[in-house]
Amino acid sequence: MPELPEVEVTRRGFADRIAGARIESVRIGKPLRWALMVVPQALVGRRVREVRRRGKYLLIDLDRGLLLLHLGMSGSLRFDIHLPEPGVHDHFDLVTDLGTLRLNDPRRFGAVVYVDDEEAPWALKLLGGLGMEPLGDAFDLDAFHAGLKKRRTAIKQVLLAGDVVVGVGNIYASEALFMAGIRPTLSATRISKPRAAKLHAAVREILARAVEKGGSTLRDFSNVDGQNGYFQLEATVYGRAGEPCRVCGTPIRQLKQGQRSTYYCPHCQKS
DNA sequence: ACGGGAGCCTGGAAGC
DNA sequence: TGCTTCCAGGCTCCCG
Repeated sequence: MPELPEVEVTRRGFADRIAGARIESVRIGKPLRWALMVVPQALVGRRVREVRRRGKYLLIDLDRGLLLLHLGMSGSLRFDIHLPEPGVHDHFDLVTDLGTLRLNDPRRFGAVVYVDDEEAPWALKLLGGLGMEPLGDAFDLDAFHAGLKKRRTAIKQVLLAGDVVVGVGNIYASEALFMAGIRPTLSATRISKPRAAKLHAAVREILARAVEKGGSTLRDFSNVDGQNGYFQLEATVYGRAGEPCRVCGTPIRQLKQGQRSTYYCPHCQKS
């Protein structure tokens, strides 16, 4: 489901529309990843200030406290004045005077957690270990290279881990490594400064482009208006095992790293 | 402290 | 057609 671009596109789709809204009721469906850390009734009457994003988390600031929202593997949000009756996979409705925010998540790897502030234990636990934001000025090349130097694991898994840089999911990790010409299995600590610079630029470019295009790389991603993503971005390597590399024609290879599929071109990507 | 693997859920596609 | 197996965009937790 969603990697950083999809989460950011989701955020942009309702942030301005929900700002200033008064919460009128909360409906809970099946349990998500963790219990909602608040009695739903306690949210009634509070107002939404703004919606921010940190990594793949959405932070809904209220006039008191905030909601941390994660879409997991299969989550999506909708926001509208009128929504149909909740279905079996609609597990959270935040009903406000400006519209209802609804989380649909078939696999229920997503989460909705309430905390008093960002220093609360749950906030620290969920957000505390996150790495640099890849979009914006805080994504510093020297810090990125230094972060990679400390890790002996394969670079693909370091990207996914999110403690050096956040937001790069399984699709964009393969794509960024292809763009940077780096073999996914290469130990992160062995990446030179020039190659780290290439990867740094690739991560930025891939994610920024995906945000611009509306996060439509994923086949079942739908935005907050319920519109389905149609492929505007074509994957260069992801999901293309056996097909010719778009640059050199060599068949794309697939392997497993930490139970996740990785795709790469054995000719274009060097160890 | 790090790295590897199991586990959390459900639905769709592929295989027999 | 029906059953079984595999696979999926994320992340935590437990173990060595």
